Amino acid sequence: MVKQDDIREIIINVARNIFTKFGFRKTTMEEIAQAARKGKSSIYHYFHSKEAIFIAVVDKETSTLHLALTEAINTASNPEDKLRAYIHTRMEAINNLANLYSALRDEYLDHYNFIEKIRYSFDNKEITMIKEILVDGVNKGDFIIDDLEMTAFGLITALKGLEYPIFVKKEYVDFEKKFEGLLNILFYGIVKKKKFILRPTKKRI
Amino acid sequence: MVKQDDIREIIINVARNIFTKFGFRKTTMEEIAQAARKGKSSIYHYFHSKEAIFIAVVDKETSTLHLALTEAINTASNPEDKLRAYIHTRMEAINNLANLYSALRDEYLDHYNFIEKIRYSFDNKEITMIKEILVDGVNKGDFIIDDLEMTAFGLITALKGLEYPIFVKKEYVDFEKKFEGLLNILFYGIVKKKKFILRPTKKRI
DNA sequence: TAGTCGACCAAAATACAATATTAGTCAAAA
DNA sequence: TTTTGACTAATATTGTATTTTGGTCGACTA
Repeated sequence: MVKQDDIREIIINVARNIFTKFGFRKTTMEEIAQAARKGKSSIYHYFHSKEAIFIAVVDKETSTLHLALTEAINTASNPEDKLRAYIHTRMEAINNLANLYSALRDEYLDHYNFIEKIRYSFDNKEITMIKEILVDGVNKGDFIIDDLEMTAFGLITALKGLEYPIFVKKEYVDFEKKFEGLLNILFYGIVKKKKFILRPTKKRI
Repeated sequence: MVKQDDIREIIINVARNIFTKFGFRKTTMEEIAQAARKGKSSIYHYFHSKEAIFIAVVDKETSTLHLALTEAINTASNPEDKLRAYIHTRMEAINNLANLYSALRDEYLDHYNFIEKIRYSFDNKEITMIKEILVDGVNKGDFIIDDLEMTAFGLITALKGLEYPIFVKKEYVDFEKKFEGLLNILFYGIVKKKKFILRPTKKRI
């Protein structure tokens, strides 16, 4: 059926707007129904709960982001540029999604553990994508990476850390600049290379 | 007077314990007073408010940390090891202070803006210390850093990002390993150096 | 004089009940 | 198949009585 999916789509879209405005808790099914020009009960014909709608909204949003990221990656020609593109696109998107995201942050206190799950699955997708880029870079001989898992984890962590100032302060102005600098560190490090000295390989404990 | 400072010290110590257990809001002056074996009014002879006590506690804690960090830095012989020592000590300390810190986190919602100020001043101290290490490294010719401000900022951000998993999950187990890996990235980057290709030098802004 | 404290107060937190919303169900209608 | 009004149990909100708590003050030491 086309109709069915259309209406689902409508509900998801109107719900998205209301969720971003008021957050999960303060958004009522009545509001969603009215915005979708439906009776409240009708909504339950398409989604079995408010949670389900919220998840659908986030799913759509993340898959859109996923698409944008994939395209950004594919457009770039080498692993280094891919990583640059990924990070830029990601931060751009996060900046736009700030409202919806803050809706998450504000209420993850109220043990909405399904929100935890959402974040978790998103994190996993992200770690997968980054790992792909890194592996690609290693295979092509562009990167040298000891522990892939750890590097990906570290990258995500740093990126997440950078989200915070975006939310709180309006510091996004010169963020482009900062990213550029951070990326250079990531790629080249800060230690001056000396002749005849190879990078030391450490034993792990 | 020695006595006066002694009692201040006692109050700070007992308060620290109670704050770490119950957080700022749930800790009462009565409790602090009892723990210090004083009448509630007496406490006000040494601190003019609950906030003042809390600040004193945090001040002591951070200056202890500052000391530990300084020692760690001084013990290390070269800038690279200094940075390693700094980060290890810092994360170790954060891990121990997790309770007191979470007392901050939990209640920074309730617009205790003085808590914001505490964090802010702590962040500033930290950025200063890190910059010192970096400058030292640059002067000694060990590091090459384009934008010092940005690098320090990026480092702090990444470290802060790493705090989160420490608080939430008990993932500290293999954190040592992860740090080691991240530090290697920081120092050496992930891009494989090619012969005859020098690192591009960027213009300072 | 420096330190201690009981009595006191205003403001804030808490407890509780009355009231109102809201998520979700269901049977009937379109 | 889709829509909806009527209904309900659970949750949220609101208003209010009660208690707790941060902080002050003046008197009392040592």
